[in-house]
Amino acid sequence: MKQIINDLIAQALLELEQASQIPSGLGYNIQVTPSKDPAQGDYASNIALMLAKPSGMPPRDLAQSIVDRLAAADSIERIEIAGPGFINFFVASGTSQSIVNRILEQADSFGRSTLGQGGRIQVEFVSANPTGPLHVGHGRGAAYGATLANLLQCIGYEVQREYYVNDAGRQMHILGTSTWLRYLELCGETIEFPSNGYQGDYVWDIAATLHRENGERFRRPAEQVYADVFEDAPAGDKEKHIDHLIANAHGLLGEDDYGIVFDLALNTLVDVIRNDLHAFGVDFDGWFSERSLSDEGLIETAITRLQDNGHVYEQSGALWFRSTEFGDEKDRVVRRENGQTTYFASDIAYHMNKFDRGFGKVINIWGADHHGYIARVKASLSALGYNADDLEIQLVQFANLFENGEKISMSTRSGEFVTLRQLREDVGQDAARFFYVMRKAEQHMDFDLDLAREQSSDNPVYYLQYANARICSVNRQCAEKGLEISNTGIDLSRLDNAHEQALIKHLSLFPERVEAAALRREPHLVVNYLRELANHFHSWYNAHQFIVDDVELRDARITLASAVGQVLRNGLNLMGVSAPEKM
RNA sequence: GCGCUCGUAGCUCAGUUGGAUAGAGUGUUGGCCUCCGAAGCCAAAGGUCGUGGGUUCGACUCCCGCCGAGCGCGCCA
Repeated sequence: MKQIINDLIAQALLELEQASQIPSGLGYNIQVTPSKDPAQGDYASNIALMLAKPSGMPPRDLAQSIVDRLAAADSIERIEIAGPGFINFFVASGTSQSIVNRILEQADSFGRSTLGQGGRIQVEFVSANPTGPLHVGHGRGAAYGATLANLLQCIGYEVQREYYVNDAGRQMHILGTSTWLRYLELCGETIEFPSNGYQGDYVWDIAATLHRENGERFRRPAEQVYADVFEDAPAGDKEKHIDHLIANAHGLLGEDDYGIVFDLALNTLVDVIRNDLHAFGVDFDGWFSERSLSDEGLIETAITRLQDNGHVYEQSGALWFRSTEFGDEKDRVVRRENGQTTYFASDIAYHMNKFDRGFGKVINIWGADHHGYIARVKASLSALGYNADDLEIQLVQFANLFENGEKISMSTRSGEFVTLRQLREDVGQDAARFFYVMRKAEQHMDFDLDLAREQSSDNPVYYLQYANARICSVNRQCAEKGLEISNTGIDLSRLDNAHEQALIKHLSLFPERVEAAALRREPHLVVNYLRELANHFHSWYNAHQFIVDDVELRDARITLASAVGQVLRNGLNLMGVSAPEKM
């Protein structure tokens, strides 16, 4: 419909140009938008306002000239000029109703499109360090990423969902050593647990597994463990303290045994994370190991490529990437003075690898605290000869958690956090998924845990599910009464009251809203759409009876209700939210 | 200090990329079940869109200054 109006206007403008009533070559962009107020028709265009100045005509006069040239169309009943010069289009009743049949024919695939043309696109999200279970702070990225991936798939992209596992680096060694220290405690050694170690209970669990499977094989006397170790905070330095403990763990266990402890901790936590995400309805196609980058020499390859392109220099013993040349605020070290490559070097290799895998577009979903990192990663891609615009970073702001009216801070290190699993058990899967995506990702969000728990029956998600349940209930009652709703020959023109017209119009907007949500990377647009749809439905439901004696009217109304249910389910499905038939 | 993301109703947030009278939910106040599910509907009240300028037919939207919030500025990951 929008396209039809668009074409009509384009044709009219062309004629005006040819008749020299407006100058040619204005380079306009015709906008046709659905109207909010039924008094302003079904669709409106502001074209006359936009062209008023360049064509030197008063907007209303120009609008009249355009309207005079508009070709007649069966689907358009009436055209009006209103306000400062808007052109309002009233769609003929009967034409819009056909959308109802289309929805029922296409069923689950209504809303899908081929816009993406099978282009390969990667969405990398969550990617939390495997140093502990996921907490509620990770939930937003998980829900956002999963929904965005669904949306992109829905409009025709081939999507790969990836989790980057940070299984290298100091944080993981702190975890491995923390596990070993807990294990020593289980063996009966007296350990003063480091203030900078991972203190969560899950570390005990891993230590217990280590003990069960290996007995006292890794036991070493506490004196040796603490030999020559710098004093812990507050009197000493907690960073030096833990680094020395890690070094001693290496020395006392030897590389092979240390590796066993380390890998057990790593693998256990990756499993925990994978299971938690799966239970949250979030599944990945790939789990990419950071360690594999160095194992396969990709980091060296990346650095060499940067060197060959002349973007690397040496200074005070370290190797630097000249990222300032590509807009970064300062140059960055890729290889330290001690010969070790940096985390950033791994990231360069990782992103090089992403594009070498053939993705046309790569989307990274990062927590807002990583924003300072964007410039350097993009710089590295440019330096390697890729188009940095093919990498898109979507930042997700943190959700501030409130409990008992107080903000709670979360720290994986201290073991103080609410896990994603706990949240799901508290408020339910549907409410949790819905809550996370109902707000724009860049918006700072306050998450009131008490409210989520106690008022879960007030959660907006139930508003949508309730609409669907009502529709299912009506269908059940028809079946009980032995009323058959025929599938063919239904006279949809009986759907002529204001509620029905508004509802039908709204149904027709679903595909374009899904498209907009995917292209703008804003899943919350789908939430808003569904809320509006449910609102239209509930209003209609309250104002009119569906199961009436007039068979034609009954058939028409129940058919419309079925279409609404279908769209609700399609939308909820994109967000990983269920649509129960009863609740 | 510099940078990123923000600031809209008492509270939590939308606002279709510059359009018509700034909208929902929640909370407050009224009304609606002898009728398909009241987890619903209808109505009222609630606003200097942080603030001061600028751009134009038109600004919550774009530009600049200021105020305020969160986050980031390592040879950590």
